[in-house]
Amino acid sequence: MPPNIYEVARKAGVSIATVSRVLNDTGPVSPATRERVLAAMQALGYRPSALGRALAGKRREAIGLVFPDLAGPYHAGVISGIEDLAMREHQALLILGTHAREQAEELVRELASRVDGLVITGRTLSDQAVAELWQEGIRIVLLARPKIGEIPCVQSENVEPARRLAGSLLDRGLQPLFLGDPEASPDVAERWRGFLEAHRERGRSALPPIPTDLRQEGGYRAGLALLRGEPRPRALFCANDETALGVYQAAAQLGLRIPEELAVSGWDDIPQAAYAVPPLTTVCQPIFELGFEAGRMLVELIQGHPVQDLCLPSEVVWRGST
Amino acid sequence: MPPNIYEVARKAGVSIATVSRVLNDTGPVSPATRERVLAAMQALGYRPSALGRALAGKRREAIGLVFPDLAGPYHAGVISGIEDLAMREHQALLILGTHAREQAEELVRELASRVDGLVITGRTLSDQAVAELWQEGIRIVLLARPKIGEIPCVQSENVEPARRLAGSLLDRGLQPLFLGDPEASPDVAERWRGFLEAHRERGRSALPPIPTDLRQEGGYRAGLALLRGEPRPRALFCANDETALGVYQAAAQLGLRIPEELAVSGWDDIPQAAYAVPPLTTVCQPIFELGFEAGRMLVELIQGHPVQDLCLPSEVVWRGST
DNA sequence: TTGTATGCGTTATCAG
DNA sequence: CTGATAACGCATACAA
Repeated sequence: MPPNIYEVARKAGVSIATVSRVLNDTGPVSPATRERVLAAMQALGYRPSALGRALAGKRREAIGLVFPDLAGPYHAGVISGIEDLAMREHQALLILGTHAREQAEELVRELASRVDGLVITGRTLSDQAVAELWQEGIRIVLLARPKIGEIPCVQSENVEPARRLAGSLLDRGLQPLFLGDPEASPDVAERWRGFLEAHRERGRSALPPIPTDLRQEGGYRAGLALLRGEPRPRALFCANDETALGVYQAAAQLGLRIPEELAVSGWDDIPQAAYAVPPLTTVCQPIFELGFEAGRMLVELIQGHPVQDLCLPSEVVWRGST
Repeated sequence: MPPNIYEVARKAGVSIATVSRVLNDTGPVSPATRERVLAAMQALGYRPSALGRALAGKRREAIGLVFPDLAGPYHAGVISGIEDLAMREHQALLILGTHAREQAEELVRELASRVDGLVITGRTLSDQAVAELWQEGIRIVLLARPKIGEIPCVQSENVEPARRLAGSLLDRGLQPLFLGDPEASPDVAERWRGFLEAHRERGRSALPPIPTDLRQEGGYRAGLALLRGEPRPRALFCANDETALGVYQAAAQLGLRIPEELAVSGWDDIPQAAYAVPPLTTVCQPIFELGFEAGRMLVELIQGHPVQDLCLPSEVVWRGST
């Protein structure tokens, strides 16, 4: 139904080659014919087919984003960032949640066939599977996961801020408990590492981590159990803000005051963090930029430019909860 | 680089037509040759190209989602829902944020050329632009926006729950103030309508709405201004939960107790709502299902099946904030 | 039951 | 400067 390149060519009295030339500004075209072609395109409301173009050239003009799942403010922020970049670069954005499915690799391959490159995040595919895709020539940028071979990656600081935050709590005479599962994501694993380092530097030993999922309910449940136990912890170092806000709820239910009776810290600095009562001490991570930069790096890669790994700065934001 | 249908055909000693037949299960193939073709595909790791397939047939096997912007838990939830359905139906999912850009219509057309159909939400394109796309044969499902011509739509209840919620506040002797901009989205407009109806039914007049954006900061700012003024409102009916949580923050800062000195209600029932202190009275809207059902309806439409408009139930969830 | 040939909408490589 | 024409990877009438 929509007009194709032949109709434009016919209307302008030229060949499709010429139309293609003015369209992509490739090769010489006399001003006069260029004008006629442009007019014909305008008149017909011609829009080149992304499919035909992709099939002929090798550019799909689309990028893919692979997530473990799409819930929560963190993912939403990253999607926002990469979507922004995609629009600026005139790339379509395809997204896929693997949801710990068995077919994950199959789905990612399917996605890969539709795009010029992939941004792959945290716990989605195994390192081996990712390396395999890369070997096959699929352009990939890793987001918030450790380097695999030569594959470029972008992440934000985890170890150092965690070390500082935990260290600061220790120096105040508190014995923080780590709420989060280092196995859950590479990010959490690094935060746990920084947490450990802070202890080691001070010749102290850390308590084992309390595995929770990264949602508010996980923090709530774990918080309730811990705060009811003996000895009652005086400080909780949560793997992300949602967990910390769950702890807030548990503390409120038990009548414990923050920060007087319980210090709490989170991670991410989601919008809620600043508005919580009391405002949550957390680590501000540039979530939007993470997505944006991963996208930018991927586009560079696709264009054949050299790219460098990127580690965006995160910083501790001290607020009323500690 | 990846093997194509010709290589499979050659390896199996058949024609591409036969390969295509076993691939799509169209037309008769002898068990023996089918077996050989399958083996060849297996051996080569053949994956049909989505592009070639789309260009030849008319199916893109992809659907598009058009949002005003992608921030916040509401959008994230809807995306989750439609992503889930897309995976089940083996459809790729493309997403686009219009961000009130001028080029919006252009971008949507571009997106449309890559997919079999579009889910278009709230304030993205003008009704006229949407109607135009529909006329051109593009399959569309409207999400959270009023009906346009014959275009199928899915939304959740707004007027009735708003009427009940506001009515209940009125019956307790409170004079609620509406926090939100009816112009901001069709949903908010309907909530405002229900709010008005509750007043009319009781022969009372409503105070004019206080326009705020739908983020927490908007609620915080507006809340601060209102709660400092005279006479100080005793009840705030917020257009969504984020706004309400912003009000929480303003109230905390001013030392006002909820619900004793200020009743607050939200909308959406985002995860935070139940865990806020005190738990937020709100209207539970099936956000995930909204996305899921819109996707399902779109797939039905694409397959040529008849579809019916859908209005999902929302219900008031009374909690501690009122 | 299987193969041939054509079309889908572009880009790109040649000749003119 | 311009025009044929061959890919690109697949589906599908039409023949055999």
